[in-house]
Amino acid sequence: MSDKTTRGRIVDAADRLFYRQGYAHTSFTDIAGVVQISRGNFYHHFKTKDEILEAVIAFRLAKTQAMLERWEAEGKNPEERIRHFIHILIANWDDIKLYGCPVGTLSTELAKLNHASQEEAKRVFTLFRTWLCRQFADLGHEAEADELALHLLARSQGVAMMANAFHDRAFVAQEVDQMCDWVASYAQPAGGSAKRSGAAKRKKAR
Amino acid sequence: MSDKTTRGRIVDAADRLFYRQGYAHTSFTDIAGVVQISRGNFYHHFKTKDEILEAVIAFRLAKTQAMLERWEAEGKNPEERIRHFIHILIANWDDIKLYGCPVGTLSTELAKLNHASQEEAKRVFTLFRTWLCRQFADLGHEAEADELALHLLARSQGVAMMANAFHDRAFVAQEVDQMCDWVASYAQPAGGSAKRSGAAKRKKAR
DNA sequence: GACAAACTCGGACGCTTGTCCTAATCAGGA
DNA sequence: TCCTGATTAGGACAAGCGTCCGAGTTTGTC
Repeated sequence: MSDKTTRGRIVDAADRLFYRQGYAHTSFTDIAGVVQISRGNFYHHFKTKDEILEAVIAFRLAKTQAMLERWEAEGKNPEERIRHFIHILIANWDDIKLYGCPVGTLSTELAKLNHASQEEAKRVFTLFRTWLCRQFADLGHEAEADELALHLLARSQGVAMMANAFHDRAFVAQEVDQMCDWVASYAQPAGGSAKRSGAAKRKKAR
Repeated sequence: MSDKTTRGRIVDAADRLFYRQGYAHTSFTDIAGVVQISRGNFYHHFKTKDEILEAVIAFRLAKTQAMLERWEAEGKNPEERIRHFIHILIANWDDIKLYGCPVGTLSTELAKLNHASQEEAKRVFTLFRTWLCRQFADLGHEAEADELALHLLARSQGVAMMANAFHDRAFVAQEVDQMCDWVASYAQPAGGSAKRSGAAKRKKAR
């Protein structure tokens, strides 16, 4: 929940509805119904539907940022922090099964609408990417940190997609385990030279 | 292209538009504009918009089926066939960058709309899944063939998602290479017993 | 050339959409 | 108590939507 003001409640409801029904398919009437205000009242808080979307994206960015900072504080080491990320797939299983990943689905929808805010929406991805990147760097893999971050982001997105399509919880659990093992293989002292060939590394990366 | 009849041209245009703009955001007027027919003419070929969607999904199922059969015929062995699958990411790079994966994006959109045809749309995924499953079985990994198929499907979906979000062609190429190597590791005689423990196998699967 | 069927057109329909206006209500300070 | 600005309700508005109709045109068959 963002806050108790009317504006906050609108953003809150829009956030949920955009996630569950998609942006294009969510109307002012839908949001008004949830917030329990008249449709005309919107104009006082937001001039256009696009403005609501902007507010929702800003809200999500803030929420995500806060979550990442929480993980940063709670996790004892980078590996544990990354595991926090991977486990969203299980923590949010119920929603993901029904509506997919909120970040990915909004991003693709806005790309198709060629919407002005699409770049802003993708910044949520970037938030995760740079955070993961720093974790991998802290693990001592600075050179390839961004590559690893993107790899993990892609895998979790793919798993979320399959979860939404096939509703197979066992598969998600298994993939989560695999990803955690994969991270662990980068967390160990790794008993090798700091610099390995890209090809050799890539092999390990799987 | 499905065929030269008006109905065929409607399905063809709708297929492309649904992919590029999304189903909800594509109107009869949009399709009519592309096909160059009057809006009223639709009613003779399709009673409702949902019927067009059904036809588009049937069209995609047929196209996919045909493509899989082509791969089956062209590929000399299962490994090469699976590589065909992986390389869609490169072959369709231009479209994926802009609109994402056609299978995944339609599937998630219909899930959010809670549309009657959502299960039918997901059958395209199932087509790939069972085809990949058979390839892995042919490689001698029957017991875990479906698990491997789903894993590869997830990874390619994730990469498509990242391609759409970040437009990073080098990343896609690298992930494609990784996936091909991963498949190769299952194609080799594997110099071991036919039956390995699930845990050990899973380790290798990454 | 006549006839029926298939096809196409232009527009009407009822509805929902995002947007916007006006008037009523509320809250708080002077 | 009065005044002011913030907030709200209710509805008007044009545009776009999916749907559907009636009247033409084309096509193929005999």
